[in-house]
Amino acid sequence: MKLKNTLTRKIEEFVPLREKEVGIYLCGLTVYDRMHIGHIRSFIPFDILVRYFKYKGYKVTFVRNFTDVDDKIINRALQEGKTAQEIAETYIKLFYEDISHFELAKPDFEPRVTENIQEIIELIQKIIRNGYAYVSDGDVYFEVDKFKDYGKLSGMSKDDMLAGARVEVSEKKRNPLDFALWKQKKYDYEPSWKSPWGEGRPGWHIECSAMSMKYLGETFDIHGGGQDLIFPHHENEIAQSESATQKTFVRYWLHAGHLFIGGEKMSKSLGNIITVPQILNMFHPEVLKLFIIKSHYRSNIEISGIEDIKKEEKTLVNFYYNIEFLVDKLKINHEEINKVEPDESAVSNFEKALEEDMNTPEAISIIFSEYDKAIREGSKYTFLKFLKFLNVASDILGVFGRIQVLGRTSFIEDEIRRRCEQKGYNYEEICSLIEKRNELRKEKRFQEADEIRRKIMEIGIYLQDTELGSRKIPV
RNA sequence: GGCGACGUAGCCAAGCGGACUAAGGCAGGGGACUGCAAAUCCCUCAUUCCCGGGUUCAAAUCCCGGCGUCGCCUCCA
Repeated sequence: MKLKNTLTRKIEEFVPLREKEVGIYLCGLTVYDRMHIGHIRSFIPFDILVRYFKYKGYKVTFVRNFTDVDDKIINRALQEGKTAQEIAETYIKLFYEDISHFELAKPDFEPRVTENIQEIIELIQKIIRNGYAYVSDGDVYFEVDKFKDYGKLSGMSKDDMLAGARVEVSEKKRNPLDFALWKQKKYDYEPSWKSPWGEGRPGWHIECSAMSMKYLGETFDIHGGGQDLIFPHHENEIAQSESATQKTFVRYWLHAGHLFIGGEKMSKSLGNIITVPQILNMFHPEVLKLFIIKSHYRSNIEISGIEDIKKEEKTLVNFYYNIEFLVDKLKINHEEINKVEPDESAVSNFEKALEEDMNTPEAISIIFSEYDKAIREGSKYTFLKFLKFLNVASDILGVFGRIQVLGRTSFIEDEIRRRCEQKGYNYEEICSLIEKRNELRKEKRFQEADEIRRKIMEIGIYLQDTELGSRKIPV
């Protein structure tokens, strides 16, 4: 497996610390608001990475945190007249609800800041003891000038950072670039804990150092997140962790590109977000997944309009429709699929694509080439081999696997039902209407039959008459 | 100002010096099938990879110089 390491700026062969084992830490969310599809975008590549390692027989330890203590949570709580804890709980709950639709690999650990205060305090003490941090009026700051490698991840020198001149200046700090490890409590409404430096709470960044090392060790394999976390978040994590342990913190840093909308980065501060419930109202979650996966994980994805995403729905509909048609036509069942082996070259090409720094667009094109071959040839054996391959590929990518005969729910069926529901029809009602149309067609009363098709079309279902009868296509 | 990314068909998007007369998806065109039909099948759809130089037997791929988009340097996935 080759991966682009942000630290070295190179695509490197991944060699795990311990053979056939891999530790992965993914920066989760600060829970002060509902998640949007940009978050999903950055989670998906890591989901595929985890699945792929498992598929390859690795023992994977996957950690994804919740940052549940933070200024933004406190501010939100203040606005809504609630406690910070209530805000965090609310959004953690909504997070689980939102993310469940996307069927991402479940982390082995989901630590929260509030449950790791002791670990954080101990880590800060260690950093102070090693001479990299200082106490200043109840706050603790990391002293950037003491850590000679500061800037190695983002590729910036301290002078460069200062040139930006947008750092928070404070007389409590020795250098404007110094950042807080611990913040003294100032107001009653702030959540706080006792510490050797007085009542207070952890600064941003330190929690990820403490929690990742707790579950994965002082040095671990992979740490990931969105590109925007490179600086300052991940840069600071490195500084803190390495000055505490004097060891390499993370061996491979992976960063996912962002989602753009109308030429601007999707972000809460710009207010141009599409939330998960909004997108689910329009599309099946798999549509968004495909939209995301068809671009490389490091590239930014521009959404110029909702039609961009709609195109992927069309792709999925065509794909699934044709497969299900052949499944029915060839009368294929689950047992038969399990009797064949997947096409060897298809699997090896597919793996090769993913091993090249997770080239999912390439992997998808391989699925389509195989699909073309299988559909076109129409022989049962070739098609069975394709389905078996699809079973493997879709387990890793998390798309193209919603086929009943593979033991999953059917995408087409889901979409038909969803369209009925949205327009206030019940599924059975539509089915009997289709029956009626078939009768009319037998009697060659085509005008009336076409009228029914037109009516059903208004729900977003097109009726395609085939040798196997009328089939429903979501449009 | 500093650091970095990118510029491939109408749109999205692979390509990591030689099987590129450039994958794959969506859209488009022609034909077949069909009572009709946006599904399916067959054919077609970039002589060319932002521009200009250079290196090489060989470049979309490497180097230099332009031009153009964008991100990070402040909270952010």
